[in-house]
Amino acid sequence: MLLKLDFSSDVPIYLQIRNQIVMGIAEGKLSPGEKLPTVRALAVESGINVMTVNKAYALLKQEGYILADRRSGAIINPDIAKPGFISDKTKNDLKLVISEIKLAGVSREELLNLCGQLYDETGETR
Amino acid sequence: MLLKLDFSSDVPIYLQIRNQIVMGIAEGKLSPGEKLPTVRALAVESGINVMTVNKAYALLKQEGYILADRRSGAIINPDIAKPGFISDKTKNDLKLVISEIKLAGVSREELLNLCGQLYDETGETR
DNA sequence: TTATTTGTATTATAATTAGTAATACAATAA
DNA sequence: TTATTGTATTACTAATTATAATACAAATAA
Repeated sequence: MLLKLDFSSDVPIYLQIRNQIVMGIAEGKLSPGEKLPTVRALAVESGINVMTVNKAYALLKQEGYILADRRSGAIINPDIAKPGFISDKTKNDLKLVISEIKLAGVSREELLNLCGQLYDETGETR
Repeated sequence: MLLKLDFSSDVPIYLQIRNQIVMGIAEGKLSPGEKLPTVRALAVESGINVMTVNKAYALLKQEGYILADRRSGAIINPDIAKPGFISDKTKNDLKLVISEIKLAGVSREELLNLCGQLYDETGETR
């Protein structure tokens, strides 16, 4: 697990860590169940603070990409085995928007139509 | 159009304005096409700065709830006539999440299933 | 037990962002 | 022209964010 951190970037360090781990999973460089380096190891190796690494891990944990506790350390969430996995955070974001739409008085069918349409016309992001 | 602003609230003033206008529309107190007070009128009446009102208007404009330009002043968007109206912002939020999900390798059917499920189990927000 | 290793809570600090405002401006209409 | 509209620029303060130093709690290994 080697990270390439750009300290002059305006993307915060903890986010760079988080992003590279997510991409590592997506590219298959990190496998579900695989052990991640300890927060301390990563911190020393990268010359940054433990809590900066922890912030990345906490975020990944909250998003459902990794599991982390005091005994076992951090591992890639085994449930991301197959493609089609939707993170907790993404699912939550979706739920929030759908709530708003429902409250706006949009019917179930209208919503599903819109979602399908957006799915079709959607390419890339970020 | 009378606004009730709470200056000791931790909801920023411009958001209070925005929210009360959105609710006003939802409750039928403000009709599509109806003229809104000028930024100056609202500012003086409420004892706040013009630009604070403008920030609310700019947000409402961006969200698609009102139309505003230099000639006509600001009016409620006539297209919000019927319930079921989805604001530009909401539509954009939805598009963003769906993009992420699509990129995660989720199929169209899976997405629609999830959306339907979330629609059903969703009650309130905020 | 004690020592060590894990993630995390607390606290601090510098930098950035957000909320509000004073003022000036551009476009339109009368 | 003059008055009215929304908006751009700028500034100032308060709140938030990113990072870090340090201490702690839970678990395991010795």
